[in-house]
Amino acid sequence: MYRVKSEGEGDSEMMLQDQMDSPVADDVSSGGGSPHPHRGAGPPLKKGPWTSAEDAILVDYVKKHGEGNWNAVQKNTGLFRCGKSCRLRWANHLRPNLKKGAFTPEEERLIIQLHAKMGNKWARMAAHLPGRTDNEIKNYWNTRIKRCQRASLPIYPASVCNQSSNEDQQVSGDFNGGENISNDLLSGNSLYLPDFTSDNFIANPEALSYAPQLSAVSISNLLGQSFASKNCSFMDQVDQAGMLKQSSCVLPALSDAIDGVLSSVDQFSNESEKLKQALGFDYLNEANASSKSIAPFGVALTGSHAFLNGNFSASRPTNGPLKMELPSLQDTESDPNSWLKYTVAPAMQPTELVDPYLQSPSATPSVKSECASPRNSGLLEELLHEAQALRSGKNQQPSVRSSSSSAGTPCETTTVVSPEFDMGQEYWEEQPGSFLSEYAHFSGNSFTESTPPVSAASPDFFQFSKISPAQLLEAYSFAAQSPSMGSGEQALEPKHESAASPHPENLRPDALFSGNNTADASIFNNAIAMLLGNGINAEYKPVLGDGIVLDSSSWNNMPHAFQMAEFK
DNA sequence: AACATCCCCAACCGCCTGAAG
DNA sequence: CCTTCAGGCGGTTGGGGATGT
Repeated sequence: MYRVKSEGEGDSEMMLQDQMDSPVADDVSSGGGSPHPHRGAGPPLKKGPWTSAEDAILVDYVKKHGEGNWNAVQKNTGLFRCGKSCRLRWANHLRPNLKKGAFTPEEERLIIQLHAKMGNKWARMAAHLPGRTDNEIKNYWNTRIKRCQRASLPIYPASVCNQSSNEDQQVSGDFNGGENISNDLLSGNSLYLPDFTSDNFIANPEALSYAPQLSAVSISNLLGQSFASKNCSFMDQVDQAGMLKQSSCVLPALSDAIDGVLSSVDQFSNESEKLKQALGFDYLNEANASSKSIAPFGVALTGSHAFLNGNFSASRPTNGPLKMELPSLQDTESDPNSWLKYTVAPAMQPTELVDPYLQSPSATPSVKSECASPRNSGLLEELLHEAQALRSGKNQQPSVRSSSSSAGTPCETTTVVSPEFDMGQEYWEEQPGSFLSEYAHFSGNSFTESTPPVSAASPDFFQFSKISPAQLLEAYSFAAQSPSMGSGEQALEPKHESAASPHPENLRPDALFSGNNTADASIFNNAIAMLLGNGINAEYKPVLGDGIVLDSSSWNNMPHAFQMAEFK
């Protein structure tokens, strides 16, 4: 950050005169390039850490002139800092009533809750934390993410989930005309859709009966999100975020209600084996031979990025568990750039909801219960405590990935991990040195963060009136034919004997468009843009059942207009 | 003690948005 | 309507302290 340390830095005795006489202490950084976009020619601006003298100047200036007009600071004070830098310094360090020091457990909890609702909306989160800056919160969260990753901890502790869940329940109550919803359904402990698998999603009306009980916020978050999200609230924190950002265009959902689209898609995926191989599902099938349905990693990722990855079939409810993936419990009202994630539990499991990324690897309820985390401790400590439980539980019942009571799902963001997904996940985790081995449990999230819950919306959730099968095919073929990602044929028929391809990561759908090859992401973005018929961020209007066209504002109101019971 | 690695966080960067001309 | 500017936001960087070997 500080390419050249400024002279006198850190020296509180540094005199203003020093600065004035040699304002370009940071000659390298400030000299090269444009110091600031808003500045034209002029004396190079200083960069790097602020000195106490500079702080004093800035504070004095603000006292006299108030905040704002930051570019005038330099003119009026001779401070060789750009207005932007001044503003940041003031906002983050100099302004009064700033709280310094570590976050309190309460603050930590609030941050987590807020993040669950807002995603990476640091400024908005900071508004809820008096005295704290967005930068602080952001740094805290990034640190937390890393810690959780290392410890294989859920990002959202159970306590937060439960609380959010309760809040959500209230909304849901309103959503349901004031009728309270069972805690069993909405609590972080047990929000699940019993016996609700993709296989029986349609066939089992009872399963659908649960749908309306999903909280309004959950649904709204599921649906009321912008489809152009560059805010991968969580996964931006991990290394693969880059590829997600590349794929800034996301689809909220794919409805196989558009039979034409899906049938067209099936022309790819129905060459199923080929495609699955291409998308890296093959080995997952092998790993999970006992599973009747193919729920490869990609299916676990279903939703959104499944589509992004070209795995259109993933949106089909008939293959693998239906999953509604939503990133964080983003604020539907104001945060259109996020996604909640939902997954429907497979019938064979108690169908607890587990978010593959919200929830750390594996744990059994029993184990968890034995390791109740201390609620009075800080959240990180709590998480650490949970980590121990999770790890011990993993050894005992590696195949069971049920969410524990603390099954860290931010309430409405709960996700059910299918056994199939587990298999896939475990596969990744077993790959030494594999990127996914470490982040396997995040991977699902990683995409859902930036991509919409396609499969979640499964069958009759949406219709993309603007997407024709031809467009879909075109988009797919466009991406598939990208030179950077290899020919379409290669994509469909990965050469396993190749030294480069055999690795699962190379076969993963998302790998085709991102991660190792950032150029692919843009290509796919283009494809998506093409598919949408507009720019990547172009608004498109999904159509609900009766031809109700949803504009962007409509999405935000989805929870009220959206009755899952109607999706049958 | 020396070195390597990890981690925190202040600051920068690029992008976006809204206001003003 | 277009351009410019200022402010704001989120992501990233990298210095330096802490910790581990």
